[in-house]
Amino acid sequence: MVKKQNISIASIAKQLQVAPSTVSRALNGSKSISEERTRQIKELAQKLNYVPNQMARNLKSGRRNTIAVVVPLISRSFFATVIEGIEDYASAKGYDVIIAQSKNLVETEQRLMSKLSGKVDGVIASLAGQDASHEYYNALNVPLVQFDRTSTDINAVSVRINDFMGAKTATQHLLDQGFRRIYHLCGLQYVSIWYDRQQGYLAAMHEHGLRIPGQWIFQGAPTEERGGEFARDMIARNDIPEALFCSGDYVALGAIKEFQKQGLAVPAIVGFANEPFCEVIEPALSSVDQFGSIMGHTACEMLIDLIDGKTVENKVIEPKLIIRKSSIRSEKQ
Amino acid sequence: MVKKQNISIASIAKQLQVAPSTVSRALNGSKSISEERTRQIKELAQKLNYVPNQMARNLKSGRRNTIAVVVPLISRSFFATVIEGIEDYASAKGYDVIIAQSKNLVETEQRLMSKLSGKVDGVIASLAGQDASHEYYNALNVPLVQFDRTSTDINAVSVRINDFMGAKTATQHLLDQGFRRIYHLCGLQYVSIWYDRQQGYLAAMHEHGLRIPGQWIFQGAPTEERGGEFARDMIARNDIPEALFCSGDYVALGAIKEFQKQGLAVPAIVGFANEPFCEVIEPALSSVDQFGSIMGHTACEMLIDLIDGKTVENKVIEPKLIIRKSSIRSEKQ
DNA sequence: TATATTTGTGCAAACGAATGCACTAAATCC
DNA sequence: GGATTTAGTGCATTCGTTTGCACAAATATA
Repeated sequence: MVKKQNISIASIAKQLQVAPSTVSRALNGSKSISEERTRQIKELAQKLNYVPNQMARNLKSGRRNTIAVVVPLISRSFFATVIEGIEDYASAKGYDVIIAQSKNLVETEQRLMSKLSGKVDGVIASLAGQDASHEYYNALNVPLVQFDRTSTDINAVSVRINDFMGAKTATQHLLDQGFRRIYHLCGLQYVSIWYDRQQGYLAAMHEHGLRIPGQWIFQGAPTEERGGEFARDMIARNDIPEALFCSGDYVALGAIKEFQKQGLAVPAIVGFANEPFCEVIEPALSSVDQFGSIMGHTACEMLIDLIDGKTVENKVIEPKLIIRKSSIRSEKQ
Repeated sequence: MVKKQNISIASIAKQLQVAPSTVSRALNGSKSISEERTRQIKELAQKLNYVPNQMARNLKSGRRNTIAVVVPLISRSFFATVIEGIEDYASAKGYDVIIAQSKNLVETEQRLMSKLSGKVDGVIASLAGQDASHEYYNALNVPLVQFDRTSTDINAVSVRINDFMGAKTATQHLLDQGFRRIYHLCGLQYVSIWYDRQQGYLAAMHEHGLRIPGQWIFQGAPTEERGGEFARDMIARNDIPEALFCSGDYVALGAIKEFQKQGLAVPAIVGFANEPFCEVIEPALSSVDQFGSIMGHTACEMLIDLIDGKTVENKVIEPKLIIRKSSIRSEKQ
């Protein structure tokens, strides 16, 4: 079964009593082969269902026309979207895409990278461990582009979201709707994305000449559960804002649910990440889209440039605020 | 930059004044090489950061240790989950996974398949067009496993969900909760999955000795919009069921939103597919999980068996009902 | 001591396709 | 009609590894 002798250029050549080189040239449309021969050869190749062996072809050319993507978990919506963007761009450029998941394990990541580097022209990766040493990345003998979770330990270009601007735009939107008492639910500040987002929030508020009392800002892990707690705190101290800007969709979701549970009107609210659930919950949640697909595009473009020997610089993607019912004043009346 | 002369077995051999074959054997741990030499060679390889060229290796061995997955769209939650399952199993078996999206275009699918078949040992695919001719699949010269959307035109094994049982179990669950007037929102019957699900619904109802009037069943495209329309119909004719079994999560979502919009109590409701949004909407939607991850596992296992020359039969995955607030009687009171 | 065996190594031929170079025959030129 | 160009084809090498076979030196056996 598996033994099924695959048809090669050589076998076609033998059947036609010509040299393999002639077949190769004919199939590749070289004009130094007569039309008659070319037609004849292509016909037989078609009939035999000949498929060129990419391994041989790539070995000869030295280019594998394949890149690898390493992510913690494929099924996470954001990563799936990035992968989609990568595949999109890569296939347009004639590259195949190998995917691998690190499961957030540094050792797995390491094993993958070294195995893959003999098989691909370059790697796009979102790093597993946050704090582990990523030295081995530098031993990689093919170009590397990192995205989303990036590390400065690594001697490789990166593509990231402009978290600051995303947050600022979102806050600005709430201000534009006429809200002023806008609170902020955010993550712990030592993680850069949450720091940046808070800075964006503050910048927008300050530009409007608003002073932010400490109790307008709620810090904690940006989970649904925590969002509920934050809301409960506000309700308990009878201090409900006009609007909320949240550094994550889940924390926003938690807050929304808590207000609803207690039978209170939900303040205007904007999340961050634009998870698919944003448009199905009630009210539909405005959120900052991280453009996973574009991020994938960009990362892939950078990688292919690197493969082609060009010099490439770090890129920052401008995220986009998706406005839905949750933050529109008329809807909140 | 790119020219960076890659270290090969030959270059290591030259530096050490030995034959390439010796290096190859040493690196592969052949015991016919003296310990001393082996140590020496491995050391240098390590130092030079040598990575075997998989192209050459695979060309020689005839095995590519790579499979391809072709899906309509990577970012769709179900497909991402299946891919995750495939990657999981494949990597454990030493295979790499190439992904490609057909974008639901038959021509793209065709192009992908023929290009990939020279590069991989086998293909797992969810078909693009439902009705188009899939003849070219049969021309594929590597094993093929189809999943989810399958076609009998194709001479290849498939792995599917037991839609009938999934639907029956879901309906049974509603019956167990004490509901009797259970309506069914379903898709058009010429598509097998929707036919099967309706049959499952009917079977459960019949086993309870219930007769199903025609107006208990609503047929149409299983979209959110259509779900809303169905609910509106019920409300208009003042004929609200105790419970609803829906053949899809989106159609269920549409119905839920419509009831809520009109200020009515939402009947007990169960969806199908277990989309991620099920657990974040209010009420959290009970649904039938299609076990994408297991489906991926299974498909991959079948494919590798095929590659190994074993005979393989079609498989059916038993889906699992995930019970949430939307269908629990006490919660609905 | 001569023969047989083991141990360690090298040589050379694959794998399938691409390609520079050489070669033959026909066509064109002067 | 001989010289030169051109078209069409084949030969042989290359890409990096693996592997069967040969072969030498070292060791064991008779």
